[in-house]
Amino acid sequence: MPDETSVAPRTSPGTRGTTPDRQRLILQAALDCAMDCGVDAVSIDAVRARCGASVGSIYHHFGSKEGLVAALFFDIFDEQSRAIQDALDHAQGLREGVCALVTGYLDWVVLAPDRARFLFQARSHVASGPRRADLLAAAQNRNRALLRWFEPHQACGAVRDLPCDILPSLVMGPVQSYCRAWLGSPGQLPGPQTFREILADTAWRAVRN
Amino acid sequence: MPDETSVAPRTSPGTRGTTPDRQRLILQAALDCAMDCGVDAVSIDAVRARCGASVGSIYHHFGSKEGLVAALFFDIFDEQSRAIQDALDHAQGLREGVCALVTGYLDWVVLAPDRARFLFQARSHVASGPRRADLLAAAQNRNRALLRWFEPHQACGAVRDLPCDILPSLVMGPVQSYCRAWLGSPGQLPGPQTFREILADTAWRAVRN
Amino acid sequence: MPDETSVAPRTSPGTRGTTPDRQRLILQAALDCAMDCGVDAVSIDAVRARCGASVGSIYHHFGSKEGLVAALFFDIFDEQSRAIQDALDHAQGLREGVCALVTGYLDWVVLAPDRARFLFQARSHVASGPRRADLLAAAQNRNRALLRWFEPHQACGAVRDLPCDILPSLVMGPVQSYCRAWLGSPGQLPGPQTFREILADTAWRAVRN
Amino acid sequence: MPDETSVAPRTSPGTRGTTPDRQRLILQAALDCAMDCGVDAVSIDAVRARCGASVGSIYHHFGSKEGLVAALFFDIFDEQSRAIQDALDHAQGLREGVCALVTGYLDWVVLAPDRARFLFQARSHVASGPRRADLLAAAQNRNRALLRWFEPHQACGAVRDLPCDILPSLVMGPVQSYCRAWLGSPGQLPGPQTFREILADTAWRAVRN
DNA sequence: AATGAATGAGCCTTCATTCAT
DNA sequence: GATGAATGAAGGCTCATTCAT
Repeated sequence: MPDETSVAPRTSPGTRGTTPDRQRLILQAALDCAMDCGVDAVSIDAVRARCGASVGSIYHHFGSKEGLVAALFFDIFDEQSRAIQDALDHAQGLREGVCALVTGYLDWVVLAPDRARFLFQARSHVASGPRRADLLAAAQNRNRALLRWFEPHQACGAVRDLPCDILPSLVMGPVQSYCRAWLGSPGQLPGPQTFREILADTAWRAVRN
Repeated sequence: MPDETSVAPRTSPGTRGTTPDRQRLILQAALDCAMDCGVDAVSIDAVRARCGASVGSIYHHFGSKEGLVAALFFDIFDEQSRAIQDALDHAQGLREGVCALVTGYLDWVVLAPDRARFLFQARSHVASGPRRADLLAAAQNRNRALLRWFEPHQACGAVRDLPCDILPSLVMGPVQSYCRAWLGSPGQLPGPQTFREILADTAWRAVRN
Repeated sequence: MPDETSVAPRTSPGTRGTTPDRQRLILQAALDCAMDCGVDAVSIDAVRARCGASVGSIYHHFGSKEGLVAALFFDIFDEQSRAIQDALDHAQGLREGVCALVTGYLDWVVLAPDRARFLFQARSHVASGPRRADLLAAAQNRNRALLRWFEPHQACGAVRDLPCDILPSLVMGPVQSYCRAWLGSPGQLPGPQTFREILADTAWRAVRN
Repeated sequence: MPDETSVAPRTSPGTRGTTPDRQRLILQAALDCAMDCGVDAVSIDAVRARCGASVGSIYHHFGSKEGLVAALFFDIFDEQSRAIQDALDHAQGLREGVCALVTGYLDWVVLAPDRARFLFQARSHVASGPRRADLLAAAQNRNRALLRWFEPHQACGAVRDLPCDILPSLVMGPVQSYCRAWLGSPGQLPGPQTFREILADTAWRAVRN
């Protein structure tokens, strides 16, 4: 049923000097679908209805539905990774760095709750698809960056010497757990910022010596 | 479904040692489906094929596919809650109790990884369905039990006086995070028992004064 | 899903000196179903849910779904026939008799619009079922009564000598047509009583000489 | 369905003499199904089997089974309206016009009994579906045309000054009643042409002054 | 690059009916 | 008379995907 709910003009004219390209339009439409009713609501047809692209166009750009979801996932995943890395880069000293990992994550979730929710929801879909390897690699990259940052501090005995498999969960577990709960039951819990200090402090307690 | 407004099957199946009845047979078949390829593989037809029940029989007992998934979810959720509560009940003293929360959870996950995986996978499905309220209530019940246990220790200053919304994430976040990762990429990570002490100790660090 | 919406007590106690029997309860429930969403909504399960009877009980009394619908249909059809016959019996003279046919029908429809609507809706179902012969017989009976009443008046030349196949449509066509329209779009048309005289007069015009 | 809010298929199928397109093929197949065993026999699968279209194709063009039935209904309803209007347009004078309304209807029914039967059967389905408003509008349109035609004759006192709500039933009630009966019990009643004059005359009697 | 009609497997659900208790 | 678990055919609908234009 083409076009029935088409809302956006084919090429949002005049929003900037350049028209946003089809790919971004499609990705945004896919995210909007997921926002409404979960990842399972991201169907080719729903995306098409939202952004006015044709079925063929979506396939031209993303190859498959799985490809579309994965593209959106990695897009957001990378954005999140950059946000955390930025926070870490601007932190000075050990404790501040640990806190930056937590608050960098937390701030990004608060800034882009919809994208954060999608990341939680879509992960298992990507993990069980053909880009599973990419996901493992991306996750490992992020973990490695975290571990690399910790390394010197562990070496000098400033933080516990923890196995690298468990360290990420110890540092990020609480903030992820709370953010997931917050995103999952809107209006039921205070925003993560409320517990910014507590969460950061808890990460520090987890690793300090 | 004998009583559509009741939360649990009318005749708590399998509580006694008798021949497993249809309801339990169906629930087990549903779990088996989910074990193979994730919750999305729980289709009425797949369940039917596995346990020999008819389509109509499944609907008679569970009302809908959603109802079946939810029934299985709450069945397992309650089992998990009992496992944690059991561990907590047998613990003596403050620190041991904190550790019991973590290890009770961890041990149950290791004991029933399939059921644990289902809990992670199915939660969002239940949360976005008609039994969302039941889920929120069940989660709150569990949290309240945890908070009630902490209360006297907070009162006497033995543990930090933390807001009740964040406490569960601080205590359980790391172990949940790791278990989720372990269940999600089989063979990639060491079993949770490997980090039993670290995880328990981290929970203790999170709350101690 | 037994009983979920059971509203009526098993045996409406104390409504009269005697409890209405199961059969009537079931028939009423079937009519209620049809009222809500049309004859197609009369399913064994919907009836069961409404009146608290068991599936088996319904089958015990009516043999099949078709049997239930037919039983209700003939019940109402006979009631309607009696209403018209009563009106005719109390009329005196030719013109008054013709009017009584119309107004007897009309008054009954206004008195029992739900039952009238069911008659319109269910007729084709009964007509294509195993009781088709009964329906033809009942309809013919009613027509024969009408024709028998007209006979002497036709013989003496007071009314047109019309073929018996067409006479019923000439007399009852307009009032049936309007009642059908009125029942079909509630609130859109004035009640049939508004046109009592016009409709009666038109029937008279149709047959008078 | 190319445009879900449009009432008619976007490309008025079959208006030209070209190869019948899919939409018309599907509509014809649906009508064929209904001819065999009534509207309830119009199942997606039966239609598919008849015309060789795929399930998806039917949904692409009509959105739902309800949409298919409604599309066919309005197609036929419009055809019938045109037939009556044509007869009316070719009539000269008052009495001839009144007769044309009746015989125009009657002739069309005799010409296309299957389509006429479908109209009777499907009306309540359309009336209780999402296109109820369209049906009311279409019916009102037809009535308005009839009333507009009568207006000058009423104004000059040549016909009774009847309320517009009842006029259509007075004029068309008998012929509709008989045609319905004839279509409903094939072989039991003489064809409507047998009563062409009687029915036309009766309509005239109903409205003349 | 884009379009949209066509495909058909697969899913959820409803339903009349049977039968052992 | 009554009960309700069980059956399985049948139906409506969604969806990812292909392909000719």
